[in-house]
Amino acid sequence: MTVRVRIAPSPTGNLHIGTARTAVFNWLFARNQGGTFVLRVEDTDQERSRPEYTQNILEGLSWLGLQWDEGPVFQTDRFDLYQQKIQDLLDRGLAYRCYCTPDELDEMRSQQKARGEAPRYDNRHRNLTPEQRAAFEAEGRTSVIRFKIDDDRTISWIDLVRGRVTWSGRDLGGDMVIARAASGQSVGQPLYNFVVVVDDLDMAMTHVIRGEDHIGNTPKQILLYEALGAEVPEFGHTPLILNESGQKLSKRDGVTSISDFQALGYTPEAIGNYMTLLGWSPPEPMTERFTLAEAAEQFSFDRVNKAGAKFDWDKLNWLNSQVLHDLSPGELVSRLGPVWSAAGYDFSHSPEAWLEELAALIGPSLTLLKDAVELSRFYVSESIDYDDSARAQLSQDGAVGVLEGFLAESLENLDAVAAKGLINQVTKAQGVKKGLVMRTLRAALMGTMQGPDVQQSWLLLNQRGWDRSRLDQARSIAQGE
RNA sequence: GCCCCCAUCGUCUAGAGGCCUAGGACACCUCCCUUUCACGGAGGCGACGGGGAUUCGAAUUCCCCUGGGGGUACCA
Repeated sequence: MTVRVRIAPSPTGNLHIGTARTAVFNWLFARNQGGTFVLRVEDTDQERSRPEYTQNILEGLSWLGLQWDEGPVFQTDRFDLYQQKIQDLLDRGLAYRCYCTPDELDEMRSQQKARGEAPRYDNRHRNLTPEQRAAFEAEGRTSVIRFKIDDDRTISWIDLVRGRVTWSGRDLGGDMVIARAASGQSVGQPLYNFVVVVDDLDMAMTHVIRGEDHIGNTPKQILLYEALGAEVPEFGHTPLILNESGQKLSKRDGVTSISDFQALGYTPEAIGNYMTLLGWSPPEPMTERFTLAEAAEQFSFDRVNKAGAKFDWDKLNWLNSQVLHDLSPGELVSRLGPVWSAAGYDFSHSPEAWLEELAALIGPSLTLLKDAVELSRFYVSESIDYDDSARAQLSQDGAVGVLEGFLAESLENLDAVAAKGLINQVTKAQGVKKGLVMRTLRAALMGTMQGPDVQQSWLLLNQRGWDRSRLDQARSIAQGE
């Protein structure tokens, strides 16, 4: 049987890292098995669902490289099917109308709590007579549809990551609501646990891979599969991504959506790699750094961890830096383009070869793409500002002489050898220590005492013809003008 | 409260009875490279929650405790 899995995000927010990680596991499994990965948008909550979130989710999955093979399928397009299935359950006596008001349910639950019992629906409307129903309707009450759950049932399945999991029917909270309230004989909006089953069935899902927070939904859904006369798919509940204090990562934890990570300068390669590592470990000869395609070749649920994993920025940052360091200069230039533009840097007239030299120079210093903003600022325009550390250096004894030594030379078409030669020449002619020359050169050319390699920077600036004016500018400062 | 799940360095993890004086990665520390900062290289620090049981032998199996997490909706 061909594997069919899905990612079923709800468009009530931007693509969350937890959802993305679930997508990763489904995608990896599908690719490993030569299966089909389906995207279904769970937008039955019309109050909270928004089209812009759907857009964000689709873009995020694409950005991560999690291409789906079918979909997106929208649940709001499928209400007829749900409606029909609910009617079927009603007709067969497996579901019924419950006329309880929210207030009555609240009252019931608080009494149960007061008695130290687990809050649950007491199935009070399970066996209403036609007269009782008519009376409630005459009162103008609306009704939800409840699916009968047998307290004495034991539900059990072999979880792909946890092994056998067993649940007792009585711990499921009583007969479950599968459709929201509606008046008369109409059926209200169908609810999550029901539509998931109808869809997974209709879309022929063979495996349901989702976060551990769904584990309690599984027994209810298994009962629904049985009621709908269907074979139950396999289930796998993956560990959760935890925040610093060990709780499920939520929107309140700050940066949690894929678009946030993208905006911060993370690469899809690093995010994909990291999400996979949070809960799965590659088999032996494989290292911790891999592409999703490489992980897919080796993926199996045996190696999915059971315990939740805390999100660690340090590790993500390291992975991102590794991805960036491995990019070719040309590739780095194309990724840096948008970052430079956003910073207002105009490199449109810069030759590609020069840009690649720049990328090669700053590449090893990058952790995030946006780090390039600070590191590139020395090469954007002819003149620069000089900070206190540079000014202090330029006021050192001998600095003026060093600068004049360089300015006396032609500085035409410098290459690495020529630059080195000039440094040695000036050092000797001025009778100063080489350290003074190097530091003064850095101060003059970069305007600060910390940053990219000064000799290579010099060559880059020389190609633009900007080195002389900076040396000149520095000399003015050194002379106290 | 009740139900379910989980438990190895600070963090992510390897480990499926002897290969474990517990391995790797990140972080941290030291040194090297480098007349800046990074990168890179070499070292170092650092963990099996507790108690029973099984066994010649347990991080690995079983039980209890403790701890943590998830769930408990007319959200998904």
